[in-house]
This record gives sequence, structure tokens and C-alpha cells, in this order.
Amino acid sequence: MNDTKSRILAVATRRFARAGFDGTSLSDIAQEVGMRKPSLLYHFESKDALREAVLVDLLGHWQTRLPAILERAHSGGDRFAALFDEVHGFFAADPARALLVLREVVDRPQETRDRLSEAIRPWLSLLTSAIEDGKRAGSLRPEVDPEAYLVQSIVMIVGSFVAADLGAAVFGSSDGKPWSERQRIEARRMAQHALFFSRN
Amino acid sequence: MNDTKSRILAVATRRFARAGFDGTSLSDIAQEVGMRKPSLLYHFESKDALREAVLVDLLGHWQTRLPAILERAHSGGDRFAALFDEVHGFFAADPARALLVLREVVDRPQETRDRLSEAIRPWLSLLTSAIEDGKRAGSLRPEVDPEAYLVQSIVMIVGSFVAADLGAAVFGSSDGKPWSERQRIEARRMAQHALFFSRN
DNA sequence: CCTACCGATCGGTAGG
DNA sequence: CCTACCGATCGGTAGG
Repeated sequence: MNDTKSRILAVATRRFARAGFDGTSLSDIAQEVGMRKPSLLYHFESKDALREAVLVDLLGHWQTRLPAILERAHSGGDRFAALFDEVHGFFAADPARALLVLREVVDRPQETRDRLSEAIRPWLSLLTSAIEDGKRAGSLRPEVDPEAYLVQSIVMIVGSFVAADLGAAVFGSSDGKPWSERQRIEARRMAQHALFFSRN
Repeated sequence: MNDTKSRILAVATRRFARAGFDGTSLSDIAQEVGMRKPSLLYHFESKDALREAVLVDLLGHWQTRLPAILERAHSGGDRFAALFDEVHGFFAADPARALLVLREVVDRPQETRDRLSEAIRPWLSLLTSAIEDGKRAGSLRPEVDPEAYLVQSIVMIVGSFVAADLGAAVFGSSDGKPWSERQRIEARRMAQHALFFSRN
């Protein structure tokens, strides 16, 4: 992938995330990259091809980084908190990507779900197995629905970004910790108590 | 509000939810209502005025029904589960409205947050107070961050609708309960264990 | 509530 | 990588 193409992809990813696919014109993207629309269409033969390339790039990026994320979580002392924070940090490092995927899920449900499921199924399967093992070993709550649990955990993590400013708007600015921090900590706490027997 | 106006509002709400504001043309809406675009613009002077009216109608609808929802939750035996299910049912009864608000939060963050917070602040304040009381009385976990907790609970409830088909795509069709049901039950369980001391 | 029409903008093409 | 241009569609208006 040459430099120009990846510069276009970076700009398109950010703008699709912020303004949506329909809300972003090829001229907008071209201008920010520093060229005219027809030149952009030399690199990507249509707007749909550009969207496709953006998604392939995004999911590829995730596929590359996910193994390291899950790996690192194994080394920490509190494995659950470490894993949760790693996944959270994964989205936090690049909120535009998370927002873009949320948009795609809403705008093109069928296609997005199919391709998204393909990308994350192996990782989720790995985690559901771990939860099933924990249930059998008696170290995790027996009522946990592992698959629904994982989906809701991800929903809360992604929701942390979308809802952070909402919390600020509803309850006013937070004294001490920023809202995004409070959302992350509370989400982690909720996920934790739902999985483990409480110590208190 | 005359009949034609409310028919337009109903159609616009559904289409804005499904295809987004930019993805829905005034001609689309007019055709479904059974008139031409200029006739629609006689009832609403611009597309933005129509969006505004849709949101006012939606939030008004919520303001009307929320008191009854919270009221009913008080009569049940298990008050927490009853309240959770009432709020869930509130969104489930009309997923288009929930989806539309999610879209607005993503597409026009600033404006939506301001007006949304105004609509739900009193209800959330009421619930945060109840949680604070429970913490003081020692019946609820002291670590709960009431405001962040409520935001995440709502995120999970709304997420149940967006993510239900996603769960199906990732893990295959569910044997027994449908995915939306499993998401609701798991979300409720997660919220419950995060708030109360566990009984097991 | 309609027909007819406007300017603006869009994705995309021709041709160099 | 550009200029010039195309047909289609959009929100909105004139006028009845």
C-alpha cells in the first residue's frame, strides 16, 4: 500500500466516523488530503470501494493488535481487570474507529454484522470457553450467559465513549475524575460483579 | 395537532430511524404519506423543522410515559427487576425511537445531549438519590458510582436492541430463548449484581 | 394539495 | 494528478 492511498484511508476513516458515510463527500476527503476529487477516484474507483477499503483496513488493524492485547492481559496480577482495561484501551486509543463501526452497525446492519462477526468470533469463542471452564470449576457464577455477557461487556466499553459526554451533559461536569474514567471504572466493576462471587 | 401532521411525523420518525436524517429524502416521506414533497413542506417549513418536530414529539412521548413506568415498578415484588424490565419494555415497545435517539447522539452530539439531558435529568436524579439512600442504609454496595452506573445500565438496555442481531451473527442462532431475550436477562443480571450484595 | 422549476451538490467520467 | 463536464438527486420556491 503506497503512501497516498494510506493517507486517503486515514482521512476517510476519520471523516466517515465523524460525519457518516452519507455526510462526507469525496471532495471533502480529497481536499483534506490535498488533491481534487477525480484524483482521489484514481486511487479508489468509487466511493463504495473507498468505504470497503476503510473497513478492510480497520478490521485488519484490529486483527493485528488483538492477539497482543489478550496476551498482555495474561501477565497481569488481576487478570480480569487487566483484560478489561486492555480492551478498553484498545478502543480508547482510537475512538474514531470504534465510532465508525458503531455507525456501520446502525447504517448497514446485515453486512456489518456478518463481517464483524467473522473478525471477532475466534476471540469471543476463546473467552466464552474460559468462562465455561470457570463455571465448571466453581470459581464463576453459574448463572452467567457467557455469550450475552461478553456482548454486553463490549457494549458498555464502546458505550463509555459515546456516553461519556452524555453523562457530563446530564449530571454536569465531574469533580475529580473525568466522566470517561468514571464510566470505564463503573463498567469494569459491573462486569466484574456479574462474573465473580463477591468478596464483600 | 391535526391528523396529517401526525401522520407525517410518524413516517418521518420511522424513516429517520432506519435510514438516518441524511439518508431520508423529503420525497421519500411524502410518498409514503401519500402526497408530494411541496405539500409536505406546507406542513413543515423545512427539513430541519421536520427533524425538530420529530424530536419534540419523541421526547414529549417519553415525558408522558416515564412517570407511569416508574410508578408501576414500585408495585412489583422485586422492585429492581420490575424497574429494569419496565425501562427495557419502554424502549422495546418502540425500538425505532431508541434507534433514532442513538443516531442523533452520534450525528449531532452537542445539541442532542443538551436536550436529552433536560428530558431525563429529573428521572435520573430521582434514581441516583435512591441509590445514595441505599448505600447509606448499607443495603447497596458502597463502591457504586450512582450516576455512571445508571448511564451504563441505559447503555446496556439500548445496546440490547442494537446488539441482539449481532449476537446472533457472531454465535449463531440461539437454541431456546431468542437473543434479544438473553441480552435483556444478562444485562439485568449484570446491573443487579453490581448494585446489590450477592445472595450466593 | 398540485405542477413546474430553481440552484446546489453529489458521485462519477472524458480526456489529457 | 488536473480541468471540464455529465446526469441524478436533493431541499426548497413560485404560483395556482
